[in-house]
Amino acid sequence: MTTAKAAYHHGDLRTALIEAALAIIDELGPQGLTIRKVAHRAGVSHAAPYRHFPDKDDLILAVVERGFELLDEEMERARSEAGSDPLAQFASSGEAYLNFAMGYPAYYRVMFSGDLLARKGNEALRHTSASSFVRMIDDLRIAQDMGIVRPGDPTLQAISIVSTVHGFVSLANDNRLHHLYGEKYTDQQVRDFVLTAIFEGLGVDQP
Amino acid sequence: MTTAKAAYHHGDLRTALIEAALAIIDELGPQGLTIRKVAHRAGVSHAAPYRHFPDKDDLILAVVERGFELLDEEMERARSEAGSDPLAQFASSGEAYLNFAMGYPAYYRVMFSGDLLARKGNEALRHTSASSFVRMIDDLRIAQDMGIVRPGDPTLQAISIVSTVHGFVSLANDNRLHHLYGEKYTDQQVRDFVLTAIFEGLGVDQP
DNA sequence: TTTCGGTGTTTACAATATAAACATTACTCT
DNA sequence: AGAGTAATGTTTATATTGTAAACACCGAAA
Repeated sequence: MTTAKAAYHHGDLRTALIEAALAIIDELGPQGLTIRKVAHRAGVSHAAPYRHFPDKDDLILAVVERGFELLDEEMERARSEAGSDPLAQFASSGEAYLNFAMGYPAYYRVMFSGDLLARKGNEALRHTSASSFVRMIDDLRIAQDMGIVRPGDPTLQAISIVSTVHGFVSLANDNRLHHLYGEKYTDQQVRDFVLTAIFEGLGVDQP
Repeated sequence: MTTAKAAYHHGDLRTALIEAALAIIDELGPQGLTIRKVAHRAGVSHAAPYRHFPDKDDLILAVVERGFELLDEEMERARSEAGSDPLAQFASSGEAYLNFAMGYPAYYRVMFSGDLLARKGNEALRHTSASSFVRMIDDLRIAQDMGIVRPGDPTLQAISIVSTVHGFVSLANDNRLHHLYGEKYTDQQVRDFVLTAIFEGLGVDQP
């Protein structure tokens, strides 16, 4: 699995490398990530990472994988703190998603780097975070049964929602929206509006 | 401006470089783009591009700029072929957007590369394609006045729509949606569903 | 204890971005 | 037309980087 090997020379270099890479991406962006910087940060020679990852892409892939784990954890936590209403759980985990995506823009970018995926299209990775999607579909189905969400295939509804959320955070993170609304609204107001629009699309008032 | 310089040694190297870069991105993806390949493809020495672009990022930036021009042209053309109904124009130019984005996935990715933008955040570039947004907002306002679109600030409506569309094409281009619906629907059906959802959000039946 | 596979290091190399010095050509001014 | 100059292209050189290869060390299994 992805789990760390026992402690040899370094202790747990694989994990240390992933964390170093993560920090560098956060500080310098994906472009600033070099194997040599990662190695140096982990305190090993520049070729050491090759004992744990076949190449640079695979190291990044591991970082991405870890990112999706973290994201899922955040969403689960939010969900578990949201009481028993499926719609509230849905809203709460969605907010966790936004907070993660907008709190670590560089990280989020790498996680959704289509370029990387096109090269090292790892099927497992594509499915990563599928658990969140499934969760969401369940929520929608339950809410439909309760009559508080518009009928229709919840899978399609979920796809539409995911598109909106992903598109919004991507554009917002790249600062591509601000000039459209200028001083008229705060960022938070726009964010809330988009969320409201999603709930309207489901035919419910925002919880 | 960005306009080509007159013909010197090469003829119009700047433009040739942009086109070569574009072709390479299309064939090999953004990662496969090297200054040297671009130069070779344009038939000049590997350092020649530096007479036209300060560095690699700026070459890519020029490619992106050109991409937004092309996209705007496509959208304008679609719009002009759509008759006089503002909603039909809106729908038609939106479809042109989808066709462009999904027809040249690598290109679209580069155009929206947040990584590049984070490094060379060119204000002009951020505003690029703003003309399309403005067009869209106008359409919405007119349609509102005609009573066929739900009231509300059309700027916010447009942001929500742009988010959905951008998110959808990004995810679809990276093949991150297919496994969610599997064989249940065709790609086209899903695409249509998302568009329908957008129109529903505006409170209109799809034209 | 010996041995061996896993882990880290050193050394080496090729590709690349980019700078610097040089060469050539086209346009301007007379 | 001819000289001068700036724009454009080439050659050469350098530092960074990804990655391979050969070597070294260490802990566990025998």
